[in-house]
Amino acid sequence: MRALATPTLDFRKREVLEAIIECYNQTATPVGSRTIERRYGMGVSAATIRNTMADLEELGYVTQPHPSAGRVPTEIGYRVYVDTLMEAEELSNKEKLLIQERCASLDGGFEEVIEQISKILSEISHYIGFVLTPELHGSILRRLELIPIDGEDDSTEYQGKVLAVLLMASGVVKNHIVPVSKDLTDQDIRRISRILNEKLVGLSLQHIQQISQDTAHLKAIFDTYLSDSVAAFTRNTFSLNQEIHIYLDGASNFFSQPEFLQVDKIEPLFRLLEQKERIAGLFSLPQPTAGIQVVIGSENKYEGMEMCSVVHSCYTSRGDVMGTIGVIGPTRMQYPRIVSIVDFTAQVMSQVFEHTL
Amino acid sequence: MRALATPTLDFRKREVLEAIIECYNQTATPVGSRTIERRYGMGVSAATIRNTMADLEELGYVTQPHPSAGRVPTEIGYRVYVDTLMEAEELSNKEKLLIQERCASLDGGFEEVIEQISKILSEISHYIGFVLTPELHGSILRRLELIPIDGEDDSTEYQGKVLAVLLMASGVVKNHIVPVSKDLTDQDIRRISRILNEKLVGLSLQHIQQISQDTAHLKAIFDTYLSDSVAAFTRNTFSLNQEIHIYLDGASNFFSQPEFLQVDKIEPLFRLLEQKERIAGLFSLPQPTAGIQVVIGSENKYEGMEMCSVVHSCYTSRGDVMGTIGVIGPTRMQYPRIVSIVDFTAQVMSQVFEHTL
DNA sequence: ATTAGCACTCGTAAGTGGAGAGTGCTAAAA
DNA sequence: TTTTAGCACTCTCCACTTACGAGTGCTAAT
Repeated sequence: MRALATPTLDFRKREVLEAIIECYNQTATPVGSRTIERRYGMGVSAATIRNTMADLEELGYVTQPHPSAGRVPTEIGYRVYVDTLMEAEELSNKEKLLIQERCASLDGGFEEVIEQISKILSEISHYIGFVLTPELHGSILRRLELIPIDGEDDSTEYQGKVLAVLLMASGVVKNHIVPVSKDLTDQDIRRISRILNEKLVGLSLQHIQQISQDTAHLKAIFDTYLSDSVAAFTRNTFSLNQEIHIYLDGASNFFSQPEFLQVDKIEPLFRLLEQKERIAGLFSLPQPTAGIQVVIGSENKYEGMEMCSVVHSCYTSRGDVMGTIGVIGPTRMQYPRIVSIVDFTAQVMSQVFEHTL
Repeated sequence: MRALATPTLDFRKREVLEAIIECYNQTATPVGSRTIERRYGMGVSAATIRNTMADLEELGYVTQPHPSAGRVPTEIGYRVYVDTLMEAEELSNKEKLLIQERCASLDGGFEEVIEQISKILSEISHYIGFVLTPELHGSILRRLELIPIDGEDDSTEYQGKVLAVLLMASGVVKNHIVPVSKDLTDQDIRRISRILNEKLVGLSLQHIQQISQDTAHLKAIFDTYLSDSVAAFTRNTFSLNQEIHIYLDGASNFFSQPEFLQVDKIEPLFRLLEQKERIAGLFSLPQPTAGIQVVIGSENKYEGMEMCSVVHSCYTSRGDVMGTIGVIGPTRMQYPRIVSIVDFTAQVMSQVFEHTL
C-alpha cells in the first residue's frame, strides 16, 4: 500500500500541498490561493498557486467541495503527506516529561493502568486515546494457582468451584472460576496444581490449550493419575474466553472538531465506538510490521470511521508484543504530532510494564 | 422529598396531566388541547381541556415553551406523575424471559458479567444502562492467597513482589501486586498467609484495613512473629485503592431522541458520561432506602444531566447490597416501563451472582 | 359548568437579495 | 515558457421578509 507509485512531486507542488494540509488542519475550511500566498508567502502570486492547485487536483491530492471554494486535501493527499512529505515532530521535553510523569504515577492493577493510559493519550492528543488489552494466546504461563472455594456451609467437600489464578510471564494476572466435579478432593486439587505447574509453566497459553484438548498429551502429563474428572477440570482451567478488551477515552473531544458539529456526522462514529469488540477487532489482527501505523479515513473498514484517522502502535513487556495503543482523530489531524505522541507513549508504557508487573 | 404537599388533584386534572405526559413522551413536542380531545377523547371539548391546562400550569405541573404553543410537563409535573399517578407496568413475559435468558447465558469474570448486564439494560430500555461495581469496603473476606512472583533469574529469593488474591464472601475476586521486603522468605510469606487467613477471614475489608493500621492489633495477631517488614507487608496487602467502577452502555441511543438532536444538547451529557468517576459518585453514596429510586432532570446535581432522568436500584449477593444498576434516559421517559425493567433486572442479576460466584 | 367562535401570538419554512470568497480564463509581462 | 494582473463568474452564507399553521385566551352563548 505504501509508496506504490508516488510520482515525485516538484518542489512547488510539495510546498503547496503541505501548505493546504497544514492550513486546513487549523481551520477546517477550504484553503484558497490567496490565503496560502499571504500565510506561507512563497514568493509567487496567488495565480501561480492556483495553477499548482489545479495540478494537484488533477493528481487527486486535493479537491474542492464546490466549484468556487478553496481546496481540501483528499485521503490520497493525506496518504502522500504522511508517507513521504511530513517529518516526524520531536516532542518537546515538556510533553515528554508530562507523559513520563503521568505514567510513573500509575498504580493499581493491570486494567487500571491500561485505562489510565488511554486517558493520558486522549488528554495529550486531544483526540480519542485507546489501549487494547494483551492477546493472551501467545502469553507464557509463569505460575498457576488453584484456590478451592468453600461452600457456605463450610463443609470440607467442595461445592464444585475452584478459583484459578493464572500468572503470565508478562506479568498479567487472569483469574477464573472453574467448576469441578465433586469427586475431586482438596488434596486432588493440590496435586493437580503441582503437576500442572511442573509440566506447563513456560509454555504459551495457546500451546497449553492444545495439550489440554488432547487426551494422549494429558496422559503423558498425569500418568496413572488421569481420570475423566481431572481431564475435564484441566480443560476448564485453561479455557479462558479470550476476549480482547479495549479501553478508550476522549470521545467527547470530537465535539470540539468543527467537522463533527452536526449530529449526523458524529452519530455514526459514536455508535461505532460503542461496539468495542469491533474496534478491538480492527487492531488485534497480527501486526507483522512493528512500529507506527497510520490508517486514513475510509481505509478504516467500518462505517462511522470515514472521517477519522487512526495512529497506532504496539506495546511490549519484556520484549514480547502485548497489545495495541493508539489515537483516533479526525482525518484532518496533526499527524506529525500524533505519531510522535503514540510512539513515545508506547515506549514509556512498555517500560512501565517491565518495571511494575 | 416525596409527597410532601401533593395537593390532591381532581379527576380531570389527573387525566389531563397524564395525557400530556404520555403524549409528550411519544412526540417530544408540546401537546395542544385539541390533540388531547382527539387522542384521549375524554368526553369534554378542547376549550374545557384548555381551562384545565391553565389550572395545571398555575400549579407548576406543565408549562408552555412560548405563549402560543401547547403544554410540556415540568419536572414537578413528572415528579407528581412518578410518585402518585403512574402505575408500575408489569413487564410482558416475553421481556422477562428475554432478560432472564440473556443473564443466564452470561459467562466470564465478574467484570465481564457486569459489563454485559449494562449492555442488556441499555438494549432493553433503549436508553443508557449502567452498573456500578461493588463497594469493597463493606465486603467480607472469605479467603486470602499470597503468591510469590519469582524474578526472571529464578533465584529463590524474591525480587520483592507478591501477588495477593482476595476472595470476598460475595464471590468477588480482587488481585493486587504487593511489594515485599527482601528479608521475608518464601516460608515467611506462607506463614503470614496462614495467620492472616486464620485471624481475618470473616471480617469486613474496612475492619481489616483498620486493624492493619494499628500496631497493637497486629501484635495481637502475629504475636512475637511481628516485624516491621511483616507489618508493612500486611498493610500493603489490604491497601486496595478502592475505586468503584462504572460500566455503561447505550449512550448512542440518545441520538435517537429528538430533544438531543442538537449538538449543544448532547455534548454536555457525553462530556459528563466520560467522567465516569463522577457518575459513580452520584450513586455510590449510602442508599438507606432499598428499592427503586427515580431522579428527575435537574435533581441530578451534575451539569449535563438537566435533561435526563435516572432510574436506579441496587443488586445484592447472598443478601448483601453490592452495587447499583440503573438506566439514564431523557426526562421525557417511559417511567413505568423503565422502573419495571430496572427492578426486574436487579432481581435477576442478584440471583445470577448467588449462583455463579 | 361547558362550549363555540374569533382574534391574536408565535415559531417554522420557504423564498429573496446582497456580500464575500474563490475560482478559471485571458492577455500582458518577465 | 513561466508568471502575473485583471475580470467575469459561481457558489455559499447570512439577514430579511412573508405566509402559514398550530394553539392559545377571551367572550358570549348554551
